[in-house]
Amino acid sequence: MIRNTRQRTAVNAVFDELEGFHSAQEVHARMRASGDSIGLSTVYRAVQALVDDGELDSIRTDAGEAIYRRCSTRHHHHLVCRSCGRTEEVEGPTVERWADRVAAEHGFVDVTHTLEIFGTCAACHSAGAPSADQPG
Amino acid sequence: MIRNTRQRTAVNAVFDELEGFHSAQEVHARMRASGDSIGLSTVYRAVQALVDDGELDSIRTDAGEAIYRRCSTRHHHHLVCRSCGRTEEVEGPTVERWADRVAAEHGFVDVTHTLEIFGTCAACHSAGAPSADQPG
DNA sequence: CCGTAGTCGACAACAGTTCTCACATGCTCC
DNA sequence: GGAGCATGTGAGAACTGTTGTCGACTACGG
Repeated sequence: MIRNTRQRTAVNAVFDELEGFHSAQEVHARMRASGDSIGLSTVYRAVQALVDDGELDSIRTDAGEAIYRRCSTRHHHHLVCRSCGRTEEVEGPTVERWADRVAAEHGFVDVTHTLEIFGTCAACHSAGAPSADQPG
Repeated sequence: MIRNTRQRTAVNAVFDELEGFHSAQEVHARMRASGDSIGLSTVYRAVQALVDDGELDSIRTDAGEAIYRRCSTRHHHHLVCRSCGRTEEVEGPTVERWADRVAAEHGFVDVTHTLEIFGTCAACHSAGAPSADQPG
């Protein structure tokens, strides 16, 4: 059974008023700062539960930190600027279909996928270094 | 000055004979197992140097571990069975084009992407658990 | 062969995350 | 509205991947 606790509600509420991606630690610090008493472990648990429920969307930063954001129930992917970290949501029925088809061709079922696109956004490109490494 | 040491050469060589993504720890273990004497720190340093040189491509796993692969290998994606771990390599010009296009539409340059497909392979599906969660 | 500065490697330190476990509390049943 | 109890909480320890430290080592130019 899953209980509806003060802490869980509070973490959920934090993401209501926050835009963009935020780490568990950041959420914890923010809650503490605003007078909410909550443990770090609890924040991690709550956040993971929300991800499991599909309420939050999570990705990993380049530094290995997990960051979360309220996500529309709609499936989408991220276009991340590797310089400033700016993130755009993108949707691609094309990709969804492709992934499902390819998986089906190999006999896979219960298929899901993760896709992240990394690049340098226009602002960073015109502002900053003229070139970047071209991995992959 | 950058020296050409036995260790650096060895790490580089490991990626010559390895396909796909591999973690620094894995490389270290593999080298040790094959009789190479090398420190973990050195592997990390070597791998990062190779990434800086554009010889290796690095991404983060969902678990927060950094994994690396030789850049020159043909770009492809993985279809992973979440039950037995079996991995198939798949290619998709469709996806490549889609990713590039979407990124371009948002003004992003120097675009790369990561894509993993997860599912239950035919063998595991017929043999085992009837259902699985449907994350993200 | 020498000098030296870049490198190595064992280990410590660090950050993010997960685990532990005694205690607290939401839910269900009455 | 309670009693009972499974589930949640939270402080801190433990764990994992990664980076820093620092004395010893060694590749490389001369």
